[in-house]
Amino acid sequence: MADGGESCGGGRARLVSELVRVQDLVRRLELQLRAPSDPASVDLCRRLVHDIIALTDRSISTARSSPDLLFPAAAVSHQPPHSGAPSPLSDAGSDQHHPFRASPRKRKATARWASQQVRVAAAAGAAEGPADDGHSWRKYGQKDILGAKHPRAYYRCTHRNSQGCPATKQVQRTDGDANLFDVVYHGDHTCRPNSSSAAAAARRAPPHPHPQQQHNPHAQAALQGLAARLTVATPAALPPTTPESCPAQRGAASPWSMASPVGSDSNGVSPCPVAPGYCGDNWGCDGAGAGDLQEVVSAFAAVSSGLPPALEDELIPLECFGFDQSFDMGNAMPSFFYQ
DNA sequence: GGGATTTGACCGTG
DNA sequence: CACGGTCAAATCCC
Repeated sequence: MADGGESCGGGRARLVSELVRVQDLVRRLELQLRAPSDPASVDLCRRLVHDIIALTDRSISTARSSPDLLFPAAAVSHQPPHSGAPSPLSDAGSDQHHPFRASPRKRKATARWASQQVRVAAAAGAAEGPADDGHSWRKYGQKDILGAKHPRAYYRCTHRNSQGCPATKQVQRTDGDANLFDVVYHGDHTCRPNSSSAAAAARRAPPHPHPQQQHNPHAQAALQGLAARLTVATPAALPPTTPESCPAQRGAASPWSMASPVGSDSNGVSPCPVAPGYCGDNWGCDGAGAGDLQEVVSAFAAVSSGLPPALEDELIPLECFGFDQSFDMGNAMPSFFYQ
């Protein structure tokens, strides 16, 4: 990592600064939720915001009071999404505001598909990509991209043939940080959850009793995705978090189920596509709103990636907030990242 | 044997 | 014509 040699003190200062920034962003997010159209989702988001703020408060206090909190090597990717580091995906995102349309066979990106770009961290050493996103993907191609150090991998939903699911995604390791991946989702999942992949996902994340997961799949997926960001961006030596370590959610899926290195079949990364046109409602994907949201998540990812286990534990409780790992992420979370 | 991955070729767009 | 997205045969893996 480029900044791996950062001193402890500098790292801590940065951590604090990042957390403060994240908190500020979250508060802005809260402000954005004040023009709701869906009370249920807004409820959830407010709750999330409240918890995140409390969490960051605690983290900041912890960081300030524990000088030896950070190890130098813990400073991972400090790569804000808009830091100027050119991403080969950036151009793909440039026309992502265009309305979805069924594309001809090729050139989805230029065919103005609705898409969502997400920057996802993977566990260190993960060769293929970031963590599973609960969907089952099948790789159908890989290309060397001009100006990019790493090839871009193309995935489509495993159920494309059986169910005609049009969802696809592109995964590309960022140039700057080998642990960060740019993921672009295209299309929406139309496959049914009772498929083999859903079964696999269920194995990773058993069903939850939490009733609010029924309220608004979009909001829940969004929150889930945020939780994923919080846990994904960790180095390989993840603490073996178990449901027992999460008092509010014993017996539930560990968040690490989404953070595990992807060495398996599931090349998944994070979330999945959102129905086009979802942008522009109370999630505020347009204008500064989307940028803020993405900043929130990216900043959290950057921060959490630099946390020692002690603080990672501080972050884990997002899972304890009651968000279900098993709900369909394929419908909402990317609305946070809709570009 | 079936499903997933790899990889070179093909094709559309700019 | 270059580039990027997809196809499809070959290969791998369980």
